[in-house]
Amino acid sequence: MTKGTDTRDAILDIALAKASQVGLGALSIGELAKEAGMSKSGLFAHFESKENLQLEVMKAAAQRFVERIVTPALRVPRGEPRVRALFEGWFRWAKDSKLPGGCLFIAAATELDDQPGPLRDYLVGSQRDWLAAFAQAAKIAVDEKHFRNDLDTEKFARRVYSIILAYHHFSRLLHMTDAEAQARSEFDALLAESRA
Amino acid sequence: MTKGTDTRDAILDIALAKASQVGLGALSIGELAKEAGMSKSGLFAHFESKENLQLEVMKAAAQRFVERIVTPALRVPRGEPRVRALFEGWFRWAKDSKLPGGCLFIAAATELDDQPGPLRDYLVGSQRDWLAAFAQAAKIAVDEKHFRNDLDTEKFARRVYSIILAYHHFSRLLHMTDAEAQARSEFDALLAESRA
DNA sequence: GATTATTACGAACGATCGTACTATTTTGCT
DNA sequence: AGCAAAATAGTACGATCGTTCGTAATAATC
Repeated sequence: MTKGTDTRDAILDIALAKASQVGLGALSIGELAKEAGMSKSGLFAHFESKENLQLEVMKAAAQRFVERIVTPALRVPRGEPRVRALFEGWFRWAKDSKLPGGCLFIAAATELDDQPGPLRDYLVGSQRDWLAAFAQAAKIAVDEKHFRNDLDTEKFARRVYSIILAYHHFSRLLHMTDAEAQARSEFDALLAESRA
Repeated sequence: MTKGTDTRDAILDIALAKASQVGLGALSIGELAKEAGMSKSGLFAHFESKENLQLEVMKAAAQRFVERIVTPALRVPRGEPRVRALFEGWFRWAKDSKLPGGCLFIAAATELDDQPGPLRDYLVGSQRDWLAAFAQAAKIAVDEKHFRNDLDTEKFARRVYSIILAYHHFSRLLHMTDAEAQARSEFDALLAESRA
């Protein structure tokens, strides 16, 4: 009972790292088995299909995201501090995380945006949830009089997302060393113009 | 002499469309051959390897981008009008283009950012060139007194890129219908704060 | 410690992958 | 029309793909 989920989690760890680098579609069961030090069929038995494996990888990523970013931020005071904590966590996620290939969701976004199916559906759902959660945090900041009363909180969330996307692009692809400072200054500017 | 390049171009057309949807790595020679209505070996003979085929696909995309966006914009008056034309062209490229899967470069960015090699090298080079070209157009707008004297033109180019990235994400993945209007208003705001 | 689930392995499947050859067809040129 | 060259097809290769199945090993339960 316990051994099963242990190795399953270990497999997902490896798969998560791999998927962040080469993409969900390029995951190979044989290769994963080799890296996990087990047989192909033994690994396969934990997931009924490759598509399901990919789905579980995404679910594992989402779970970690919530554990490491969302939940801790809920212990931070409501309003701007929490918004800041969410951004910092998000940024850290895209920067270090344990994923050598950066944010899996960003990678999966361009990979899946034209491929209908449960994978895409799950990604879209989790993205919508996350955007809504961030917008909600901004809305709380409005209620707390930290942010302007007429702030469009959903637009705010999208703009923060756009900062993260740009950071990811310029940092990971172009290796721009000032990408992080750039992103932070963009976020600070956005905060400044959002304040009451 | 002429037949060869014709079919080669036709192959690249198909490959370009496919790659924009499923990614460069998921291109398959056999499947391409089927879609092109020719034999696998016949298609393969036009490229010495799969990696070279992928490279040629990216080169073809870059060539089209220059033909359809950069060159036409050079016939537009220097300064802000040209910057605007570049943005409009870029936006149109990411929106319609003939690529059913959206901008190939954005898709390739997340796919290749962790995979060293000639493919990544070419992508990085072309991205740097394009960013520099856009920044240069902004610099001209400064010289023409359209834009503020102290405008950081490279930062300007990065911010425009970030608008495009966000549009691509929200439009293609989340199917947000107001993504286009959002992007345009962001760009207008950026223009407004850049003016002299 | 014996019994029973659970988990992992090994082998094999049909399919497809990229690539290498040789042969055949088609093209461009004189 | 005939000839050389270029382009395409055909076949086969080793490898790897995802998946299935029967069996061996290991873990949990009594």
